[in-house]
Order: sequence, then structure tokens, then C-alpha cells
Amino acid sequence: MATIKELAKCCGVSVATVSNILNNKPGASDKTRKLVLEMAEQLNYTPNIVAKNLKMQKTRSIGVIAEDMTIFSIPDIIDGITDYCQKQEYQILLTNLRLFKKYNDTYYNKDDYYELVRQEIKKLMEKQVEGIIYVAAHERVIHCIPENLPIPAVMAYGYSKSRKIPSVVVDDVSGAAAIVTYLLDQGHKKVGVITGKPDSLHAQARLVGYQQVLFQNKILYDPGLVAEGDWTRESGYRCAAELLEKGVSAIFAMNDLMAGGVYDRVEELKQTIGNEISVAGYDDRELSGYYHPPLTTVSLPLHDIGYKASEWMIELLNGGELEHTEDNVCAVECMLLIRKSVKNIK
Amino acid sequence: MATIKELAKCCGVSVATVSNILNNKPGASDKTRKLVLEMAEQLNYTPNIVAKNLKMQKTRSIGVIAEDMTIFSIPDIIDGITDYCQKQEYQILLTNLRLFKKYNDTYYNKDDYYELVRQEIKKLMEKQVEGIIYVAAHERVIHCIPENLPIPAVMAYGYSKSRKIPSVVVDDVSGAAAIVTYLLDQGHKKVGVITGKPDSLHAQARLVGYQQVLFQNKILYDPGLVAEGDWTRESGYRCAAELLEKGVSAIFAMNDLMAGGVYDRVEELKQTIGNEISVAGYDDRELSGYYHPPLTTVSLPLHDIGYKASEWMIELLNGGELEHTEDNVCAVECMLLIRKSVKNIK
DNA sequence: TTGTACGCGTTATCAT
DNA sequence: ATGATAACGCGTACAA
Repeated sequence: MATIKELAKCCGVSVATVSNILNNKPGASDKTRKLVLEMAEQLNYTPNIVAKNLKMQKTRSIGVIAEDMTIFSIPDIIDGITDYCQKQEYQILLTNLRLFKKYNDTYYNKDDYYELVRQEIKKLMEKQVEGIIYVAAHERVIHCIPENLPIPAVMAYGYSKSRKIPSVVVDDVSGAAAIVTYLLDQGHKKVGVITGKPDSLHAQARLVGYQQVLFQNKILYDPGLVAEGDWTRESGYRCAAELLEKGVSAIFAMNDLMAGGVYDRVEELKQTIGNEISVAGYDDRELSGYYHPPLTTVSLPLHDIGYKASEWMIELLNGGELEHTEDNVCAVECMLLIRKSVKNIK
Repeated sequence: MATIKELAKCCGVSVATVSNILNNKPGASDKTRKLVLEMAEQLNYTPNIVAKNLKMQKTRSIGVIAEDMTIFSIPDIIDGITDYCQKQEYQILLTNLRLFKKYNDTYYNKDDYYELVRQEIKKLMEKQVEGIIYVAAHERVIHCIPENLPIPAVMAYGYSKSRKIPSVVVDDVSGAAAIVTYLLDQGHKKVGVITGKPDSLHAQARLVGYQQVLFQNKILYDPGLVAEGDWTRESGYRCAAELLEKGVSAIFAMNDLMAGGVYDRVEELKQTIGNEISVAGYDDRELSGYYHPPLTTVSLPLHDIGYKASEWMIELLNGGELEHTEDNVCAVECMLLIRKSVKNIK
């Protein structure tokens, strides 16, 4: 833990020379260069980045504010953030809001916690982070980042609805379109849908994807085949019962949990998924791979959202312009994950 | 983003006075105190913590090195760390090794990555973190933290095997004992076990828990009732077939995945879990709550491990002594989670 | 090729 | 009650 001063003294040169050598600047003889480098190794010289940051007025650090680490979507997004930031040698300062633990499932309809976020942003700025990435647990419009923030901010998995704050989200429309297309390709003509809560942006976009595909295939949109779930397995069970009576051959559940509810109902009817009835889910939750049979679903590009958000962040930091799209929203594509729950009935 | 200098100038006082007032030090008239406070608000004064850290030679920050954010155990541990650290006003610098992504499932038998860890530790130390918490994905002995680290370190969910580096782990013995006791209490006399890989510390400890309870209940330990799994669902299925033929009435699977394999086998035999056969798992993975019937299992104290690790860390930082136990290992208790997969046959 | 001096924003010491 | 100034460790003009 020697400082640059001590190192200079040991080498019998000035700190300036040491600094130049350590930073690969020209103007030092090979002899002193070698001496200093060796001595640095020997003394286990450890630069003090805090001092460097103060001097440089840069920290190469960004603050990451996560709504709740324990929600399944968050760790993968953060993984994507760390992936890119490590390559770019940026340090992450992590703030975990623990919203779910504090407010349970209700917080994301309220603004109570906006003040909390502002405080945390302030603390992060005092620590001289160069930018802030806010990581939401579910997509929705979130106004907790002040408009006049003097440093760049990016919203991951949520909509800032601000020209100055880019948003990186899931392309739910194309994801839903992909899986419904697959269903039709397998010969299914009458495809029921189990939606999420109607005020959810995810649910709305996924429904649009479904409708688009029907239109492209010249199939009439029958609202009677759209059952309103609430993301829970129970609601999937209930909606499945309803849709099955209407004679659908396949069901698109807007998440894997509700798809599990479909399994429950079908089992109750002594039928089997992938035979009499086909099911597709959404999200690629870990458990869906263990269903019987494994669920065909759509995997969320969570890592890529984090990755993209930090790419955008660092581009901003490097003076990039904010004119990607009109509203600065980047929708990342999902991936279709074909397993065993859909039967080809052609 | 005014600095203390600008604030001082605006107030017509010296920086020293401003500093004193801002830090609630005595020696300033109420009048100037009020003036400065108001002016700070008005100018939106934001202290530069980097400068403060340099001056104070303290950062109130700790480095958290996670083996891989996307492994299920890690986010909850980090949640526990952030929980306590926020209360103590310590900042987390996060380093995500992404070991699983880089090396797949094989890394934790090798030492290849030790060098990587050392580099990351060095980077963190350059940033003047006051301590380091290493968060492992699975319990095992890990020697990647140098013995002669000049700052305190704590190992979460792993064993450092070093007197100087405390370890916080799961109390697998008592966890297994709790669930086996429960099984016996429900009237089961012949309880089969499906273990994890034999070199796993988790598997070894859980087996000891099982053996202890048999001993306490004066039941002979029959090695024939112990089947060796490898944590996968398939191995659970295989071992279940084997144990069921030996006439066990209940099976303790050492993780929820393998318990799922037991469900598979029982289903195949046209029997049902919670009736003809009882099953208990371990880990409380999310999916286990969705089994039919929901799995009785043991929940891992992941949050508490993180919380305890940071408690210990900060105690060390405050000059606490390292003499808690002889080997400085803290084993945190699990919680029995009774659901529907075990039948009372008394 | 190398060294001196200064500044980054803050706190602490010592005057006044 | 308040102010001037020296640190903290580093990088960088500019001088030698």
C-alpha cells in the first residue's frame, strides 16, 4: 500500500516521473522506467483512485438503483449492466431500494417512494457517479428521476416518458407475435389468450402482438377468446376452464405462471398438454422448464436490457447525442423458446 | 452542484465556518448558521464525497464480489448485505465475476479463477473500499482471498478456512435435522434419502443431520436407504425408483429439484405425493411452491447470511475483535416450511 | 529527461 | 465567533 510519493523516494526520482511512467506517458528514460516499474511491483504500489478521481474530476463509476434485488427480473438486468461496464472499466455503485420488501406488491402504482428515490439519487451524486441507471422490476411509466438531473440517466425495464432519459424495454409486441405465429404455424386456428392485469403495459403490448398476427393471417379477432387473468396461477386455471369450453385448441398465456394454471385445468380434465391441448407461456421463468411437458415460452432479454442500458449510458457519457429515436425508447427483442407443450396438428 | 467554496463566498464567510455548520460543529452564531443552511438549500449545495473521502482517509464503502449474479442464491444474499449496509450508511461497490457465464458449471472445482479474483480485489482496494465481502454461489472451501489482505474480508456462503476471514454459512445439519424430525413426527419410520453430489459440503452436512435425528430416535441407520443423486431432477427420479422399491414411506430429497424427480416417479406409479408417499425437499426454490401438492421443504436463510456477513464486516471495521468462535464460522439456521407433501400416518 | 508547484473539495488546526 | 492555511494523493503544466 505504498503511495506514489514513497515510490518516488525509493526510486530517487520525482513523483512526476513516476506518474508519467505509470500512465505510459513519454519522456522518461528506459532505465528509470524499468526501475520504477520494478520498484512499484516490489513495494506493491496501489494507486489511490479516490485521489485520482478528485484530481481528474471523473470517477468512471455509475450508480445503479434497483427497485428490489429479489424480484426475478432484476439480477439478470444487473448482470447485463456489469457485463458491459466491466468491459468499459466502469465501477457500479449499487443501491437496492428493497421496494418489494417494504411496500409489498403495491408500490408500483403509487408515487410514495419517489421521494426515497430522489434521496438515493442525491447520495449517489454526492459520490460523484457520472450517470444513473434505474432498474425497474416491472415495466411501467416511472417519473421518479428528476427531469433536471445534471448527469445522464437511463431507465431499464421501464418508461421514463422523458426525452432526456432513454428507456430500454422489452419488445413485447414482437415477442407475443412470434409465439402466436408459431402457434398458427403448428396448425392451430382457434387460439385463446389469457391476459395479465389490464393496466399492465406488458399485457397490453402482448395483446397487440396477438392481434397483429391474427390480422396478418386474416383471422377474425374474437374478443370472446380473450380471458382476463391477473398473472397468478389461479387465474390461469380459471381462464383456462373458460376458454376450453369455447373449444380452443391452443392457449397463449401471458406468463408462465398462468400457463401453469392451464396445466392444472387440463390435468383435471384428464387430458394432457401437448396432446389434446397446446399451451404457450411468456417470460421463461425457471420453473417453466420443469412443467410436464416443458413449456414452450418466450424468454425475456433481461441481460440484453441491462447491457443495452449501459451501452447507452456510456455513449451518453462520451458525449453521444440523444437522438436515436423520437422518444428514446429501445425495445429489445425476445427469443422464442420451443419446448414440448405445443402440438403440431396440421 | 455548488461547492463549499462557492457557498462560502455567497454567504460572505470562510469555508471553515461553512464546514463547521454543515457538520453540526459548535462555534458559529445562530445567525450565520441559519444563513449558511438557507443558502446551501438555495444553491443546491452538494458535498463532494470524493474529496471528503480523500481528506478523511475513509470511504464508508465496501466491495462486494459476487461469483455470479444469476445464480439463485446470490441476489438474496446481496439483498441482505444492502439491507444492513444501508442502515449503517455504507456504500456497496459491486463486482460481478460472472463465473457461471464464463466457466459454466465447472468453475468451483478449479482454482483458475483465483487470479481473476485477486485482480478484482486489487481494483477494489485501489478504490479504497474498507472491506470486502465475497459471495459464493455454493458452499465450499474457497481460498481466493489472500491471507495478508490489509483490510477485513468476510466470506458469505463459503468457507475461507482462515482464522482471519470469517465465514457465514447455512446450518445444514440443523436444517436437515428439522425436516427429518418433522417426517418422524408424522409417523414415518422408514425414511429414504436422496443426497447431492458426495463431494458437496451441503450434501455431507445434510446427511449428518439425518443421521443425528435417527440416532436421537433410536432408529438404526440403514445405508441402503441413502441413494446418491447429483442435484438434478433426473437423479431424483432415478433414486426415487430405487428407494420406493425398498418400501420407504417418505423420502427426504436434499434439494427441491430432486424432490421434483420423486414426484415424477410417483406419478408414473399412479400414486400421489402426500398420500401413498411423502416427500420433503430442501432450498425452497420458487418452483417448489407450484408442485402438486406444494412441497414441504427447508428455506435457506440467504438474506440473513448476507445480513450477518455485513454485520460482522462492520463490526470488524469498528475495531471489533475476531474471536467469536474458534474457527470464525457462523452457521445461520434454516426454516422449516410445511406445505402439503407430507402425510401424517400416525 | 526530470523536477517544482499547483489545484481538485474537503476537514482540522491554530490563529485572531 | 470566524478565518487562513495545511494537509489528503494524485496528475499535469511548465520550468530547468
